Amino acid sequence: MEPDDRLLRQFVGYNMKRAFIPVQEDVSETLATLGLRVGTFSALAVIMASPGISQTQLSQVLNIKRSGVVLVVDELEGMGAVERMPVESDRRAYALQVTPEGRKLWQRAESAVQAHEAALFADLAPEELRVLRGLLDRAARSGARRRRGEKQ
Amino acid sequence: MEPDDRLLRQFVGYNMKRAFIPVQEDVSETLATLGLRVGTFSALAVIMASPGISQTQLSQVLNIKRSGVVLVVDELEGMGAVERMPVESDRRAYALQVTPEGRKLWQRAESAVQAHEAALFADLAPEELRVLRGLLDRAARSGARRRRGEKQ
DNA sequence: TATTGTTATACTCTATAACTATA
DNA sequence: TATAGTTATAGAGTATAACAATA
Repeated sequence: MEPDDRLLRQFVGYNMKRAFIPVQEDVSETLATLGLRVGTFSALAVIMASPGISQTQLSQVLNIKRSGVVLVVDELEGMGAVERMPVESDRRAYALQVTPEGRKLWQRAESAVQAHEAALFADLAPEELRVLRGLLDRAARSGARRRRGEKQ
Repeated sequence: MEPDDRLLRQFVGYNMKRAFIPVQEDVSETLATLGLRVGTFSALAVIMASPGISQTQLSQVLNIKRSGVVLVVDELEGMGAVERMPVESDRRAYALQVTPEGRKLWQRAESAVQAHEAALFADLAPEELRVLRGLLDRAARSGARRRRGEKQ
């Protein structure tokens, strides 16, 4: 009887984690060559897609705490990729914006991660990857709804 | 323009992480009621399926370091769920075994996690969940092979 | 009173490296 | 010399809680 994880394979969550491990390792290494981490890469993507977003909004989209956003934005700002702009109507808040340098950085990072995902998932057909993304999206929505419902 | 993560949704890895977050939260809470963590639950499952497994083998199956296995086995042993048995042929090693109490604990934990996954993924048909598990398995193998290949 | 951003702190998980006892 | 298990320590990522400025 050779050791294995057969009792764990029945769980969808275990398979998610197992599939995610090599992706996370590979993406982390890829982003590191550009001076990014997964957290700063994700934040940059959201600010790209939502110029003027506040840190609190960013924390909600990324599903992390506001205190964590501070560190991520500090890092992006330190790299010259993002700026904290004042908000006229609310002097407590910042409107986050991607600088021209940040745009270039995003494009390089996006291409690099696309290439690395293509290599990582080379055994799956494009059609299968679409199905996988779709099912993961449905699973994420289902799980999030269930979790929200429980708390109420 | 309301803030969103649309630039991240293109990546399979991001969707994996997003789907995994509610699962991990829910499973952690579920297991906590039984005195287990995800790490001890996973180890218990592997030792259940592979009686006599060594700590080094367990570290390989769970994809963690031997130093981490020590803490997990300490915890399971402290709960009376697992025993470190001497190995006749090698006095450095232990043969890990699940106790009768550990078996009962596993069965309760397995049922609890099955029930919580069913609730979490209620929006997906059983057929879809099978497809999802299958695609995640293929993605995990593809990613792991690619990562191994790179290192050589 | 509530909210935005901030800071300091703590916790969890895991990795690294040095050690021991055996092989 | 190499390996199994152990220990101590450190790092990454994130959470909590208290705070100042502003609403």
